[in-house]
Amino acid sequence: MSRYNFRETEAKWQRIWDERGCFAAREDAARPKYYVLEMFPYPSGKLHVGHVRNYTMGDLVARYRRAQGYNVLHPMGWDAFGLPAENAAIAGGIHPAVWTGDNIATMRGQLKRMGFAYDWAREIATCHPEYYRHEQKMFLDFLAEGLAYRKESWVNWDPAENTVLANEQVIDGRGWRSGAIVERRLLSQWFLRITAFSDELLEALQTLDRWPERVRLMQEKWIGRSEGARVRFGIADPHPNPPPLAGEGREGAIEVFTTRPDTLYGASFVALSPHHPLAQRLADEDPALAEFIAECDRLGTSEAVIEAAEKRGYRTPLEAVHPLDPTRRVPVYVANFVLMEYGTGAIFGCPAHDQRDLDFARKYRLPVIPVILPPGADPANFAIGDTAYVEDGTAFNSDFLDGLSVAAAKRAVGARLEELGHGERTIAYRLRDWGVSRQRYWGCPIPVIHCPSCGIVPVPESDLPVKLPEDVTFDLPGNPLDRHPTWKHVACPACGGKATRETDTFDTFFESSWYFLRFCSARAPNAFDRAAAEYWMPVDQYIGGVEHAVLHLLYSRFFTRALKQCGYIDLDEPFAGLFTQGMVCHQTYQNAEGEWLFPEEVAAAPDGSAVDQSGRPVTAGRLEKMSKSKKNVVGLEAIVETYGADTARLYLLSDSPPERDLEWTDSGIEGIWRYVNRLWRLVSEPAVLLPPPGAAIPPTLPPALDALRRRIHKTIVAVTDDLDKFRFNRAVARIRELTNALEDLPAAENGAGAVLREGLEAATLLLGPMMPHLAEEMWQALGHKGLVAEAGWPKADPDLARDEQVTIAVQINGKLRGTIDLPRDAAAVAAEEAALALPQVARMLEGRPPRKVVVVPNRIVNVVA
RNA sequence: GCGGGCGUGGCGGAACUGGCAGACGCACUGGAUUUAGGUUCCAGCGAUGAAAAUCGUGGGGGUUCAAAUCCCCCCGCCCGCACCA
Repeated sequence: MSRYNFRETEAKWQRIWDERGCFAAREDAARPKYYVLEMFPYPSGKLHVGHVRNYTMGDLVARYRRAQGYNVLHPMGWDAFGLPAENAAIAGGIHPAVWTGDNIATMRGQLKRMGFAYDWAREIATCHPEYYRHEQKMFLDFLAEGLAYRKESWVNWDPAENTVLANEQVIDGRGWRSGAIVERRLLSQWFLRITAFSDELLEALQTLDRWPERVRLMQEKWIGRSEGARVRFGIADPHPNPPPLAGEGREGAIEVFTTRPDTLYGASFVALSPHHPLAQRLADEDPALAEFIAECDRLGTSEAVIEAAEKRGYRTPLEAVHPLDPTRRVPVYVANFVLMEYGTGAIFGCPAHDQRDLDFARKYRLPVIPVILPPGADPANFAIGDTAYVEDGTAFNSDFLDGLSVAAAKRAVGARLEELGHGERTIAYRLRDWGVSRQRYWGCPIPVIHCPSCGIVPVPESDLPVKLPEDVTFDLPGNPLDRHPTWKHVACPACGGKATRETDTFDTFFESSWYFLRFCSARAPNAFDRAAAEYWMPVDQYIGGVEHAVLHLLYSRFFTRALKQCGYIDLDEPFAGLFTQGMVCHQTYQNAEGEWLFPEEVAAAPDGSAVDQSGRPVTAGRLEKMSKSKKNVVGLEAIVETYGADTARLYLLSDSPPERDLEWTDSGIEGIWRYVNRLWRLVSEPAVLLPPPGAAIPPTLPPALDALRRRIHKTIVAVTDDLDKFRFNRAVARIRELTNALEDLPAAENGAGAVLREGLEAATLLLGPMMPHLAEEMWQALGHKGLVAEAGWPKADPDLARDEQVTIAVQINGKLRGTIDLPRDAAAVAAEEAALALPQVARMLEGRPPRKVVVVPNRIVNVVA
């Protein structure tokens, strides 16, 4: 019995596709375009099975759309700047460029071995000056447009990576990559003004109807729009020597942000963030306050800490004047729960209608003044206990607001504040500008020069790219660019005097924020050819992990808008369709000492339990995402060597819905390998002689063959629908049903060969996007001269895709009692008659007429006895 | 705490818009072929039951001729955000 020889065939077809240039993309206005993109990898060393799952889905979409006649762009490249390269240099003495280049070579070889249909002529690596020079130009354009700026600010400092992190890169108070507790530092940094697009980025989420709901929700929450008001409380200072107050927005006022201006008459204190400038200034003269602030800093911001931390405050000598009633004064606190980064860094506390304020007020014995009355409550008796009242209601105890609804009171207070000049309605966002400076070597140099007399001077465009120097050392901590003997010393482009280069490099999310545009014309002398980009963009189907739901996907949306503003392209949204695939998981194993074991170190004992190589018992742990630390990794080489690329690809598509996590099992892939061989036998040793390709199918067929033909055409319809909807596992199941039916071919019947050929050809073409090498080999074995890659998608005959005869379930009182076969769309009366004629039905009715009969055409007859 | 998702055989999962629950596969069981293992082929495979039948989609209620699917309550798991004023 012949076995499918993937070793020979996979290499052969890869060579043929390559020689024919099957997957080279060219702009062609006459054809509908389709841009398929998988999130490009960081060249960390080797591909893992998770990468391969991602690219297998992308390749399926690319080949499927190509077969349907779309002009497909499907490129691949390398997100090549990043810390692991630099860490490798520090640890192993290998230059980041060499390390990265080696990894790219390895991973490119692995991708080619998988037979993915990429246009390799468009391959890019972001660490090449031919790539990053363009983002240096973009940065200069952003600078000119005011979309990039420099400011001193408190930043997130990752002590393990010795660099700054963006807010998006801090997870639970730790660096997203290093896991180190993030510290606060005051540094001068470059920022991109993503907040200029807060509203646009939020609004446009609604247009992204081919994005997963949860990604849109995550971005919505991240942008965090809140409508409210800024309110200024005057400062009444009983202190004999008032500290200077210059620079606080308005002279002598504390500005707060609130979403509940309707509760302003319930104010019983004002609280400042420990990092508020006024708090800092007060601390200069008050050692106890300085100590309080230092304590708040020590506590950190991690989830667990916040959960446990109680609300604490420090009462300053200041009093704030109520903006609507100058006779009212409230104390000013510095409080640990007020964030400097949100709103204005100061709040007013209304304990009756905010739980945090209530906790705080109870602790410090501050008044609790209810000002919103729940519907139906008695104003004389209404009091707040341990729970703040945060629902809707009617204003009371509130002067001119009394009797108004919450919404109306908000409007009325806003108007009054604006009249008095004590505040205005406004919108606050959680989103903050994107800090892009990183104190690292292996990134794109920021193209500016610091001149002692001219200040910040952009590098002239003619001097781009600012290339990374290659002769750097990694033996000392800190940024190698900063201590390079000559690189940073330059003449000021403005005055010609001595000046220094910016030694920070860009956050590596900078590169991935526009690479999808570069792919449209990967060798263009400018960033991208506008006509090519406007032909290919937006990306029709983007595929990647959900871990970038906020980071990369939000930055790219911002970048596209910023480039539009700078005149690069007329485009708002880069990714029209997004699919987030699940992870690949694998069983974990631990020995008695709790050490993790590689899967190949675990064997089965005679009794079936898991043991290690010396026979000691091993605990099989839970399924986890494959990771080096848990050792539950599966090497791609071994799989491809044993089963071939196609088998691995089909397994990754078939076992779980693509959005869900997939468990890697050896028995699962063995099952696919058996299936591959069954398919190959089906075409290489057909049960009957096949007519030549293109031969006509007899117009009338025996019933068994007619049914088989109908199944073929129904399969084409169902698989097409499943692929459109990303239900790859179901599509595989349908094709397997078809091949099962073809194996049961009634070979003796007249016309069996013609129907078998039709079925095998359909199965081959349907499998083409999933197992492209095997499909080509099958196509050839079926006598075709051309390629599946160029053959087009099979078309179903709509008449054959519908059954002429349908099986209808017959229920009595909702319970299945039998089935009847009827012509499709038979009259309800006929169905009812046939159902009542069933002996089971007659027996259950015992001669009485049914009370009611429900007939759903082509589906069910329910007899109600 | 807030937001979202999920819960179906031993396992991964099917079930269009409320209409035959368990497709397809993995594992397993029995048999055939084979020197043996593997492969291949045939049969079985939700539970109880000899059978007829009954029960069965996390639990409890409800709507309906009919519920995995819709509604209410509860339980569990996963993901995201989190002192956001």
